[in-house]
Amino acid sequence: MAKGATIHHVAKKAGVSTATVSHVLNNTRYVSTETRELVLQVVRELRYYPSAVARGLATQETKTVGIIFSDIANPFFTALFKGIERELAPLGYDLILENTGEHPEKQEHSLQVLLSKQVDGIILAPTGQQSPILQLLKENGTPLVLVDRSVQGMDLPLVEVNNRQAAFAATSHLIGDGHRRIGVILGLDTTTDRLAGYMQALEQNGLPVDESLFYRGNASLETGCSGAKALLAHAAPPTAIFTANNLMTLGALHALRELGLRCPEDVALIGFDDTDWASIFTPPLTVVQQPTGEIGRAAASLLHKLMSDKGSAEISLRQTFPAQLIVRGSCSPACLANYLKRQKDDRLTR
Amino acid sequence: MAKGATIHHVAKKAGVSTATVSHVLNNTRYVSTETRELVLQVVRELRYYPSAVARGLATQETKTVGIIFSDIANPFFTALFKGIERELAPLGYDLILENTGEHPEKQEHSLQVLLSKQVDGIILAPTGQQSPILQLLKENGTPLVLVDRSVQGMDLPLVEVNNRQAAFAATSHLIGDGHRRIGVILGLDTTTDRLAGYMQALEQNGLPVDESLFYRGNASLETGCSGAKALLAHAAPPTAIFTANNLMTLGALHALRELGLRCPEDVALIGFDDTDWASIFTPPLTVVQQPTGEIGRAAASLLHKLMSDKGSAEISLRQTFPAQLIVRGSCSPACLANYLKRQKDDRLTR
DNA sequence: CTGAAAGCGCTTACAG
DNA sequence: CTGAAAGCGCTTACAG
Repeated sequence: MAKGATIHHVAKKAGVSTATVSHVLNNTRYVSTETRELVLQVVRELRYYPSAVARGLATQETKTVGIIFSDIANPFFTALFKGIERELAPLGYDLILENTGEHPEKQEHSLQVLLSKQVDGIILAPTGQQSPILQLLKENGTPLVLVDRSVQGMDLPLVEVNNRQAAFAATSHLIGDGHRRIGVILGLDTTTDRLAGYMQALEQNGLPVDESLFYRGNASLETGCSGAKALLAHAAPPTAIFTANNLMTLGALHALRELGLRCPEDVALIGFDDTDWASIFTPPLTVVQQPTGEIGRAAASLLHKLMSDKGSAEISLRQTFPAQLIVRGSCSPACLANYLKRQKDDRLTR
Repeated sequence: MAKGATIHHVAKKAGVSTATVSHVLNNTRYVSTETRELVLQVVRELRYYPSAVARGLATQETKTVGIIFSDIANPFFTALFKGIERELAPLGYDLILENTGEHPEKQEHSLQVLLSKQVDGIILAPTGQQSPILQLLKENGTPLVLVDRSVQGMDLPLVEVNNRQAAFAATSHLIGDGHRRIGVILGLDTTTDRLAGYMQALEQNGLPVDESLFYRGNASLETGCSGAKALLAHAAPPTAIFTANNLMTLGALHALRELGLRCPEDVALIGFDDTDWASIFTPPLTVVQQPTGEIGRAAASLLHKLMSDKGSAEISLRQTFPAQLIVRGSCSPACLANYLKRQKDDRLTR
């Protein structure tokens, strides 16, 4: 660093003041055509690129927004990132991405980094609960919007899918296919509403809630795998499983493969989130799909309003998008027929 | 911005100079235990977090490295990111990620952003050729390492997989299975060596090179899809296809599905890069696998050496990692048997 | 053991 | 139409 030309170098070489250089570069006050051209010429000759850090210190604006995700390898988050980028890049914002790996302490560190780097705003997919820095950020009015997940006990702007409706749709679909014992594999966050939707579907259909059919872990392939194994080792195993995120769906698929079980013949599967490969998988995966790109754009757009300090009165601080059920092949009624047959066989052999 | 406490506030409240505050925070000169504790106490009370931008301006070091990828949705790059992060995070570096979408102009913009943000170093997976800012970065000695791809006409530190060997292994495997007409779907970058490996395998086995079996596009699902379709519409279609990156493999798979073709019965497929779902796909995908995490770590480690300004003599500026062939089910010799049978059928019906 | 002050590279009222 | 100078929030020789 420090090797490049500074504004002083160009001012000196052009025979003008640094104020003038600054003004032509930022188009911030009138400068005669000739001096303007001259300055621009020198800028080119010297290959001068203004220091964003000096500018940031002077203006107290960095034109960058920080993004904190729990898992950058999750396609859901990369799609979210693209949505955010699509909205903010044209507005001249740079994005700095922090990856927490679902560790609350790492998230706390990331928030601190963004705070000290003086980002203009933050988009956070939180993991864990309230925290000192989050509290500080809120108090000092740093524009911040939550995405995908909420933080218990903190009222912050939030944009997310309608988790309850999505889980309700998925579970209802399974019930419609005749399933009565439905396993759920859940992550840490986002859990409450998804579980509520699941239960609502059961209740609405007069089915009992059996908590031994719940498996909780974190949103990962490993959890999906061990969760499916655990559920299928149940004395009265579920005939269908609802996996509450795409990584867990993949994990459950790995488990089925290991166990030598077929889907949907032996067990039906319905996933949360779509992926590029879901439609050509064997079987094609039935999923409940989030409008991920839209969610990202909405979060970015909301953040932008907050950063622009528009009268907060008209801004809706909580946005919910509907999910869509995409029926493919992973949970045909076949599995139930199979299950009933199995039960009959069991009875006969006894 | 500007709402938080500054170093002056804590200095004043603690009754010391800003120098002292700075020194206790950075552990950079001796401070008596009592003043130290007092300062720390005030820091906590005021919830003071130093401004990284002011610090950056003063020290000419930002403790952040910039990363430029062409496609953040590509699992290869997210794995690379994780490798980099794993190496650099413990060293106290923050990462800022730029996404170019394979657009050279966007890359140029990203480089400029990183330059003006005064990052301490850059890791770049380049798309496109030489550029003014890249040239400037090189001249002014900004630590920069290329990853995955090289830049024509510029000698820059680079860590990548052994593309030629990888493509050679993939193609040889196909030839070993009896294939004689092998299609290749190629991206824009990385192409030369992969094609060279492909050709080397053909030549070494005395097979002719047929350029009508090459399909070029960019590294995307769409290219893989249209490429497979085009190749299979060939008058004398290939019996096997080598897709030069994971997104293109997925695209080719989509094409097969659309065309109602089976793999490997109708056409064999071998891909570049492994994915989480490849092993449980139907058929399980045979691929040539890069040690992606290692590549990321190596690039990060090399960059760190460059940033630490260690005697450049001992640093090896070009590192190559071997790829590994993982044989699964997508290119069994079955396809050739099938192909021969088809030819026979054709002959009979004529 | 600690402080006063210059300096990092910009922006921006204040003057003229 | 343009310049001199203060200030953004830190760090760090220089003194004592």
